[in-house]
Amino acid sequence: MNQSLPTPKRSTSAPRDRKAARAMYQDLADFRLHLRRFLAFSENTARSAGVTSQQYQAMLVIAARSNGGLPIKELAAELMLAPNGAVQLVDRMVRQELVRREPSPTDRRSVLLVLTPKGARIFRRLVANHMAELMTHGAHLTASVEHLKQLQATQGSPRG
Amino acid sequence: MNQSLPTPKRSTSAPRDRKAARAMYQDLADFRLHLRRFLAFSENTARSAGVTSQQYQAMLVIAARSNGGLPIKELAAELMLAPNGAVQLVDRMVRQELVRREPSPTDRRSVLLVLTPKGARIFRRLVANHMAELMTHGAHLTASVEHLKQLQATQGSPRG
DNA sequence: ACCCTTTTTGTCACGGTATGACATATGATG
DNA sequence: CATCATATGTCATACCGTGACAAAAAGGGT
Repeated sequence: MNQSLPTPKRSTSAPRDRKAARAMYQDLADFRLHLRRFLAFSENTARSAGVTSQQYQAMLVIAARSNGGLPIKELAAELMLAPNGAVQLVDRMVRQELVRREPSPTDRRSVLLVLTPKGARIFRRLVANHMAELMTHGAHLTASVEHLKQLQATQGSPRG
Repeated sequence: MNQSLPTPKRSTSAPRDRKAARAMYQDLADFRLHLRRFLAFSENTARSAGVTSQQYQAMLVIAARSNGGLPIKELAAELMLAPNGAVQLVDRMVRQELVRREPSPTDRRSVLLVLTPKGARIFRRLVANHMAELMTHGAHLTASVEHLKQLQATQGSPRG
């Protein structure tokens, strides 16, 4: 017989029993599913505007964080890319006339990224699409995180 | 002079003015940043356990949705992959002894996926890690979505 | 039973994108 | 000015998913 005794040891955020474990897996899976759905929406919406999701995110960083031009270094940091990866991303965006490289007035090593009119136009459209999506489906994401928290709370303290 | 007149036309979820637009971009950028952080956490945690984030997610689907084995077709659907993509993902997981292919008792075309003991061990560890992360940083995600909702509400109706 | 279509899995070449190693130019510091 | 750090850029490589196609089995109509 392969051990039928319940294992008594419990560590942080380990499930109480098989049923609780299963519930946790399902909630985590739900969360990731909603995540993938949002990411797929973003990818599809961006592509239908002729760009990739990464390119949309790059434009978002430029629009949100720049004061008249964003250094590639900062773009790389926000997108969690190695600097040379960001360079190539920018290369592709420049080729598509989404952004422009400008020399930095304060540091001649650095280049500042600015949206082109074409880039800004596409960007605003994508922002509207993403806002609409988050307004209608964003609750799924937040709900699944909340659900997870409650589950953790109820099994963290055995009858709160 | 390049147009100094405010554009009067307003469409759904278009920002009221430049300041509101900027705030929206920043909130959207924040949301994506938290998303990338979580995704990077997942990727790093999974890799430190010798698997990829996709492989973790596949195990999550198998653990959460299967009743004694999950068809590749369903895995593909949940992960939003083409079926042949899922096949290759499973190939890699089988090679690493994370899952096992079992013939379906009801359909001889189909293959059922089951976690191996090694896969289950790694999976449980990753679940604990992800739960901990979501408990500590999940609020950032939900908060940024909420923030976006409020911003949309205040500018959707011009004074409460 | 037999065709024909659909479904499920599998194989293979290819493309896009990020990383690692390395190069170049500029800035900063002693 | 010598040296080191920093910002960008180049190139080869690897990973992973898609598209095109194949094979085996199921299902439906006659």
